Amino acid sequence: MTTPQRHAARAGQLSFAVFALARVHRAAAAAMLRALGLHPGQELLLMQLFERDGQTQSELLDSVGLDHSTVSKSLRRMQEAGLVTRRPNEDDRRALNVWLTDRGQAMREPIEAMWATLEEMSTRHLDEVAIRSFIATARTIEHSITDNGKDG
Amino acid sequence: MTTPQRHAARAGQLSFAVFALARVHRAAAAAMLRALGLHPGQELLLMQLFERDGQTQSELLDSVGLDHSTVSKSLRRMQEAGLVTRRPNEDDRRALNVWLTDRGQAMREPIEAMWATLEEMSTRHLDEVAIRSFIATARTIEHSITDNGKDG
DNA sequence: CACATTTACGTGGCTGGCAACATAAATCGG
DNA sequence: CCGATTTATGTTGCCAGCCACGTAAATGTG
Repeated sequence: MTTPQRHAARAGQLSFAVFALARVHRAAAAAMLRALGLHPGQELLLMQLFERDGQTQSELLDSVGLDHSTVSKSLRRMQEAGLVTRRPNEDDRRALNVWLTDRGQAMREPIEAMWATLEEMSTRHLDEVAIRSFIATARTIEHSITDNGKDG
Repeated sequence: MTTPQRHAARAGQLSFAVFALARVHRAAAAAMLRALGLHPGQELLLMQLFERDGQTQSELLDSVGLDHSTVSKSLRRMQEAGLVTRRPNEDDRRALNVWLTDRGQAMREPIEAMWATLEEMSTRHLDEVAIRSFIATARTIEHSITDNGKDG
């Protein structure tokens, strides 16, 4: 009774909503990051290093889920900006360990404050129930898309 | 008793969820668009033209919410790809009206099919209530961010 | 009518991001 | 121990996207 087009018949409202939200959310983050002298995406790499300094690029890109070339270029620019340093791993000479500089370490609180502000901006008209429900659904959708083709 | 940091204390879970969902969702769309010979974002412009052909670039960028330079360059590439044509408006010689070519018109059904597939991929584990709730919350968040600074 | 302002676009520069190709090092197999 | 494969990274090329700057045309103003 429920055809495969049951949901699609809504003309992609959910996908439009995801696009629109992502665009506005990203723009807000970009505006605040610019005040910190960072570019979008760089704060995610820094936050991974705040969690655990000295990770290899491979570990970092597993965490953030980006292409290795994207991470490579971003880290090079961040190195040129004096935020991180990269040194070859002694045991595995293919790998590069990425370390925060003092300047990189100093970004921790500003980034956390920016992130808190972004979260507050996003959630100020929502209650806890709505927030939890939204996050849960977002993760369900994410996994639905990711696992597509692997199962039915 | 509820401090301003009440929500932020959740360490940006919602913002992370938005980032992660947007990335996966965009990647899925990009993969399907590539099969159509389109680049991400171009389908949004085409869909606006399907709704109403012959819009000016200004009208298009109001609809999609991108920077005018982004739209200008995308349309130029789409023109080079034979999807659209642009002609100066007769009444206002600053403005360019954008028209679908036959090749652009022919993209309508493939794009709608792609969009339906994306929507189906996203919603297959959700019921109608969850979908509507998610869309409503997404719009609330979007407006929260957009209106930030204009009100309290 | 002259001048300032606004509007509609274009371009250059920079970054994010993915695909494709290339390379060096580590690992696996016989 | 040697060749094949996998892994970690770099590089190039292309497009999306924003900002900053510039230009032409329409509009507003005294």
